[in-house]
Amino acid sequence: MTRRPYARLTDVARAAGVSLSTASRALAEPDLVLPATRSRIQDAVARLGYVPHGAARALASRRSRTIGAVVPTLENPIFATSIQTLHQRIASAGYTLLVGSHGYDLDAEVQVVSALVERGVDGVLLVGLDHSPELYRLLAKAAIPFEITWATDPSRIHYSLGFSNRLAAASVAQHLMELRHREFAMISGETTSNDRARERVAGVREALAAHGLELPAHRVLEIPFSIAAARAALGRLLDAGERFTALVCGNDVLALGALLEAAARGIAVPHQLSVTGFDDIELASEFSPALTTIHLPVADIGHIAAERMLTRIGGGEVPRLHEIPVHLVVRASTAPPPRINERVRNSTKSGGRLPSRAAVRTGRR
Amino acid sequence: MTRRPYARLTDVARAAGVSLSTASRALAEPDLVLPATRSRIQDAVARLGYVPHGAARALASRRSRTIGAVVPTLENPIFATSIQTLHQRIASAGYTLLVGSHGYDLDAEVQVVSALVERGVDGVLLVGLDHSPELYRLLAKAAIPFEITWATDPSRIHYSLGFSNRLAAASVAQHLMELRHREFAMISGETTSNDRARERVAGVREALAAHGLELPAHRVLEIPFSIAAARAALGRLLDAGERFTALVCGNDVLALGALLEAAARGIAVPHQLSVTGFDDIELASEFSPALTTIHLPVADIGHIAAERMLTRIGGGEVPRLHEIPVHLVVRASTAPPPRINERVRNSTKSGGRLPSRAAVRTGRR
DNA sequence: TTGTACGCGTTATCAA
DNA sequence: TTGATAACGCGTACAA
Repeated sequence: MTRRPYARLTDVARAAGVSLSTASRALAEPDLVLPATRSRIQDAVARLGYVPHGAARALASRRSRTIGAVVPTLENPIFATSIQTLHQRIASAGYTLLVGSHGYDLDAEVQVVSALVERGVDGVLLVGLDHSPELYRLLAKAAIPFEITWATDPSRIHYSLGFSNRLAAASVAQHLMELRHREFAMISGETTSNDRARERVAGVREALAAHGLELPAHRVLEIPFSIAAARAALGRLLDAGERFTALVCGNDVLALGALLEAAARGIAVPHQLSVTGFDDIELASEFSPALTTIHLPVADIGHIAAERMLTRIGGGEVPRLHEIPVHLVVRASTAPPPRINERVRNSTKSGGRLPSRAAVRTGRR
Repeated sequence: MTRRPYARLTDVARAAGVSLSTASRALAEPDLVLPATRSRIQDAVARLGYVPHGAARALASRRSRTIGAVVPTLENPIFATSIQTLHQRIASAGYTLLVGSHGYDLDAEVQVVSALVERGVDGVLLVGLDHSPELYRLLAKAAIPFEITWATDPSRIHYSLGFSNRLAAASVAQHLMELRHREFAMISGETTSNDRARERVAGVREALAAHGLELPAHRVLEIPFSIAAARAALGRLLDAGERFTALVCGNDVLALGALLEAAARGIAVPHQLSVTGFDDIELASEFSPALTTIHLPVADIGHIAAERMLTRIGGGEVPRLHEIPVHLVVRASTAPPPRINERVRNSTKSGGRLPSRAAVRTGRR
């Protein structure tokens, strides 16, 4: 007898004096085994410290009890949180989570998904609709159920769970217009290969257009999702002499950067400038001024995604499209625009000083 | 011939007119196969869209090319970021990342690790030294290499990669004492089953003690890692009439909460109160006032952890203990303490008002 | 350089 | 209710 470092099911069976199949059954379908035999087997399992061999199981059963989730980046707390709740839910169902991130690079994403497919994941969760055609082919060929999250696919070609980024963004613009803003600027994430960012910009544009307003291209800055980049972006807009009373940001991280830059330049939010975010991360409500933003039920998304995936893997049916309600949360960062002569037109070099409502310079061209 | 949805290596071999083993070899050790045969095989692979079957591979080779990482929570951006860099590094080496989180619950952690062991991960990354003995037993029995991160194990019983949380925290206290602070308070994460938090409190205590100062228990609040909890905690300290000029926070998230609460109460940081953090997340440097904190090379940690694990899996050797340099970053949230009559002693109910340096109330007992 | 044949640990089918 | 036995897809000594 070869000395093995671990016990396999055969060893358990022998120790319990039953056949391999009975041992297997006792673990998979305990009810089909007599209580007496079952407990002998369970004793043996405990005594030998038997741990099932996942690969062997996966090979024989053609199920890995593993789910893959691919996000653009974990640095956005919004993805990190949803991954977290996703993991909790599937773990309680005996599933394990394989994660990957691609940094908004669609080709990198194909590699990541390919690795997951190789591992035989039972399902894949993706973010958004923008993916390489190759990725879709890969998944289709492997016949692995997958789901789009953070966006909805109105065509219902794919299973999707999310909300309309366009409508949500439009409601932000709507809110600002109701406050009587007419001059807008926007700081967005890169829109190439990011349908969520693109839709948000489009949503704002559409809402404005419906009221005869426009959002010119030079007032929409596309930048990486970082506070530093957002600060710099607002700085560029101001330094360029752009005139706007409302700044719409693609997400809360960008909005936070804008708020910090505004504070550093002595621009009063919301009195001189209104700022909005998207996501409603924890800081949004705790920051001062508290951020007007779109609230997303992040934990719900992870949870529901898990639920849908588990039922599909189990052979159940779910509606192709699951729309999650999102809503605008009005807080302290938005207010009616200042009167003409109080507007922000260019940068104030005098960093820390708190400006009085009247102390605004004239813009250089 | 059964109609299969996918191609296996046998199919590739047949299509290329070679034996199964040759096909296998062509993929694993291309150099051992004649260029001509090799390319025939590669053609077949491409034509059939062959994707290796991970489970079968793992079963035969006894390696899953999968690494597990278990963190307390992904909500702390510091863990999310390191997981991200970890993933990048191991993915480029053909490995996949299995993640798990346990929410600071040691028993839950055992379950998570157990699931990873079942999946046959080739290595496991853990955070900190506090783990259930059962977890250590599990890993030892399965003979899976594992590594402690975010902390060092001076005893060198385990492989570890990190820094001394105690010394780092002590250096924060040292800095504050050099500024002539003598009255301290601390907001920490829960120290039960969290050695990092415990060590940080201990580090501050020791440093103070070395100068004859103390940090009484009632001035150390242990709370969940959230901004809201931190705000509430500072509120409680102030409302209780505690007198302190320096507030040491267990990490940056807590410190941010403290800064926000101080601002809301009209307490000037750093003039009336000095506040410090730990981690140096992006917001720490962008916030106003910028936060004095301990800088951790987060990306490096993920990267080095990956490197060490990969060499160990490959049979290589690495030093048991890898110490990462961390250092204090002094920013705008710390300054010498105010003169006696300017100290913060209790809460100011008049939220938004900015107090002049002299406008501080007398504490109620 | 290539091929044969067995083993990896489990599930699933079928018969007893 | 239990037990034989054939897959599952690939790696790898060993032989050719």
